Amino acid sequence: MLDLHEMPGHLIRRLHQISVSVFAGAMRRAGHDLTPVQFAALSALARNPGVDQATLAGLIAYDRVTIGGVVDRLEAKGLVERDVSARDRRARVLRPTRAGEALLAEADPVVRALQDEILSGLDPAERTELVRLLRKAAEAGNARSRAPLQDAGRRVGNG
Amino acid sequence: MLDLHEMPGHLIRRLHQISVSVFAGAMRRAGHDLTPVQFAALSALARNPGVDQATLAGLIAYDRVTIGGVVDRLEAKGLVERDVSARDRRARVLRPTRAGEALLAEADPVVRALQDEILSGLDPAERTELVRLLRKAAEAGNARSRAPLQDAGRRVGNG
DNA sequence: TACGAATGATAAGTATACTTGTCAATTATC
DNA sequence: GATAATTGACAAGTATACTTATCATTCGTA
Repeated sequence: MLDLHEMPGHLIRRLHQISVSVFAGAMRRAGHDLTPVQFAALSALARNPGVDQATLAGLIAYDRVTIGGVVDRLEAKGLVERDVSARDRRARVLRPTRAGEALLAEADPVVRALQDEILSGLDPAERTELVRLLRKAAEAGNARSRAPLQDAGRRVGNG
Repeated sequence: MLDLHEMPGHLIRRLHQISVSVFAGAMRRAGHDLTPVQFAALSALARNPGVDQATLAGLIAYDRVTIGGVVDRLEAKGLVERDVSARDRRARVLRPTRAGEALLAEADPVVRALQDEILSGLDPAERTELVRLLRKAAEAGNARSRAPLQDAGRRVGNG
């Protein structure tokens, strides 16, 4: 009989909660104010400046509506600029500000370092194996998510 | 250089999102209206009737305040009863109603079955290994979480 | 080029998941 | 037995993360 604490869904949720908590702690210690989603969005925008919100959502596998709120907060903090696209007046073109680039440069090494802390209970070989399995499972389950990862070129729509 | 899509934190979040989505889909197909948290709470209460909210939170590794809202909704749906404790008038004693027990009996096999769907991309050996690694990582990271799992007897406090 | 379909964004609503703060009740201590 | 510390619950606020619906704009097509 499978106990709740042996179910993949429950374990994934717990590890996610630990991950978010570790992220928040490391960021606070580093003196920055960025959530995991905000970091992911800023990081993706630095690599793909000028994309619109829907494309950004697809790049990091988030829901479009959620990204709207995330960008609101990044804009309020002066980390991201949002302009109406010249080509498509429905779209908001996004790019990091100077301050956004600067914060990202400082936060990036912190985020990389904290990844090991999330998996502090595993030895290096186990970490590698876990990441491999997570990638495989996430890739296979991508279509099952309400916010699938999307190739930069192709739009599939997730509403 | 570690890409965002290779970071454990990001992968865990994506798998969590897939997990929640699979859960919602399977529940909807089964004709039930239970979220993952609500199922976990109801399931824990069936095994531990009469506990208070803080103890319930510790049993399934959730934040106390979050559980308050979850129990609100379970109570509104008539699945859980909440009474003032005779021994400690600060505490609300929780137990599933008849309807709660009945719904749990129907939902339980659905939830067990959906666990494989979450990891549809992995073969059985990989699933076993992933669950082992998740358990190990979650156990080690428990103290790092804002809502640690707690033994039924001991209270450590998480505020 | 008119028109329906599709798309980008937002609005409103629900459900976690956390924060800090407050209050009441209980327990521990002197 | 008074007082301090703790505990259980709730309130208010923030941030995801989703739902459905609406609106404006654009695109595809006849």
